[in-house]
Amino acid sequence: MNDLVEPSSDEAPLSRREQQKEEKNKALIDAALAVFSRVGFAAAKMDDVAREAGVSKGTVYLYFDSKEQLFEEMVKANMAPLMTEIAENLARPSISATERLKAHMKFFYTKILNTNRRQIMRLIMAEGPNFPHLAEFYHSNVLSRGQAVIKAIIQQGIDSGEFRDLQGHGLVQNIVAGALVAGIWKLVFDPFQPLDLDAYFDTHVDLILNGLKA
Amino acid sequence: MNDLVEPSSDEAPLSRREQQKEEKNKALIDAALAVFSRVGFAAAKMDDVAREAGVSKGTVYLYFDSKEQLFEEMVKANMAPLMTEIAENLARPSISATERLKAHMKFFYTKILNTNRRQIMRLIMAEGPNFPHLAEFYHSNVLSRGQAVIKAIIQQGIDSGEFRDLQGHGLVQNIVAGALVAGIWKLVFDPFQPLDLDAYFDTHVDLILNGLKA
DNA sequence: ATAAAATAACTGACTAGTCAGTCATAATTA
DNA sequence: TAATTATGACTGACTAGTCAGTTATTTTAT
Repeated sequence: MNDLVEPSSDEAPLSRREQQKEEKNKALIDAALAVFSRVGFAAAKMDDVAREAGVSKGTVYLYFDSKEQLFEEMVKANMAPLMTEIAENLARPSISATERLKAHMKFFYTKILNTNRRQIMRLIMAEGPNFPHLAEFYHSNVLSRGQAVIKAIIQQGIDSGEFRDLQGHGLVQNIVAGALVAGIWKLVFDPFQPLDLDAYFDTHVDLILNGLKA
Repeated sequence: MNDLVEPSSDEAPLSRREQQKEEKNKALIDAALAVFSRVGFAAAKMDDVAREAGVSKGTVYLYFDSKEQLFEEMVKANMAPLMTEIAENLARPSISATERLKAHMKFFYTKILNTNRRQIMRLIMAEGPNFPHLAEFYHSNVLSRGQAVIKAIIQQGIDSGEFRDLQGHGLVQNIVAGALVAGIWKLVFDPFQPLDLDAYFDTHVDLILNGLKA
């Protein structure tokens, strides 16, 4: 369940076989992201994942037990690197809360919305109810941590007098909401009404900081 | 494409047959919403839709040409009643922009988020990329209209001096974002971290109105 | 070194099952 | 009775997952 940390890869010499294995694992994860993003979980074909990874179908099953497992591992693999970065944002040198919030939101935009990780965000929304495991994983490993950072920043802002103390239920979700919507918009409605992420980001920050201002 | 208006149902006498037909049509649409919401488009079985509507599988095909068509009609049927209401919100007696914005947001929460229409919202996000038709339909019939209302309200607020004039790109999306996120949260993460929609609404309104305040 | 033996990784044809859509037959309504 | 509407068994295309056999790599023996 919580196998996010590699089993301490203490300088294994990494034989040719092991190296190839790791490469293939990565290729499969990447292919899975591409295929699942394209058509969703149910419509995705293992054959397509295999082909896209340059491997036969049987091989996929040497690396993953089932389609479900592949899906879950794909999400986890793509989220893991993010989580350490979030942790770093929590323990931050003391700049103003305003600047910290800006920086954290920038992080969100550049590390998720502007990468194909936003596809994962969408997949979680789409498939979450059918994968309670995964929704819970995502909630406790990504959302909870992100919330903790923002809560800490807000508290700092209240203490320093930068922000007013609105103890609202779901304040954090409201603060981040604009970013989520931008990600979804890009994926679904951009062809009909394009969204400029940079300009959108500015609006988002402006609106939220003003909303929080003391 | 734009068959949103019934072919002017000007007091048809409505024979027994026609009546039953209409009932079955509605039953099928309702069943479709339930089944598609539960498992998504690809995994939904026409057999299940039929059973849930109290009808045999063959009958479904007397009413709809294909699974795709059923899906699209289901979305349209559920959205149509909303659209007239949105139109009414556009031409509103002149209360303050602040109150109007509050009212419109309340409308959003009570007419979408708190009903199973939020399932449709989620389905659009999940399946939109695979149904460009539908995404476009939704965009031009629901989103565009909703945007128009909010834009009008903001303009009124700027004119009256209630709101500052932040001409941000994507301002409307940012304003509504909190509501969308609430809907998704309820559907995906509520089991792990429940959200009280009423309290959340207050936070949302508070944050946004403050963000807009002159 | 080199070859032979052992092992690990890979392949793709195959199975068992699923499901959208059809159609011959039955029931209902006019 | 004739016309319309409904049924559900059936078909055929499709796919997750398997496994007997093949190929590549590593180890051991000479």
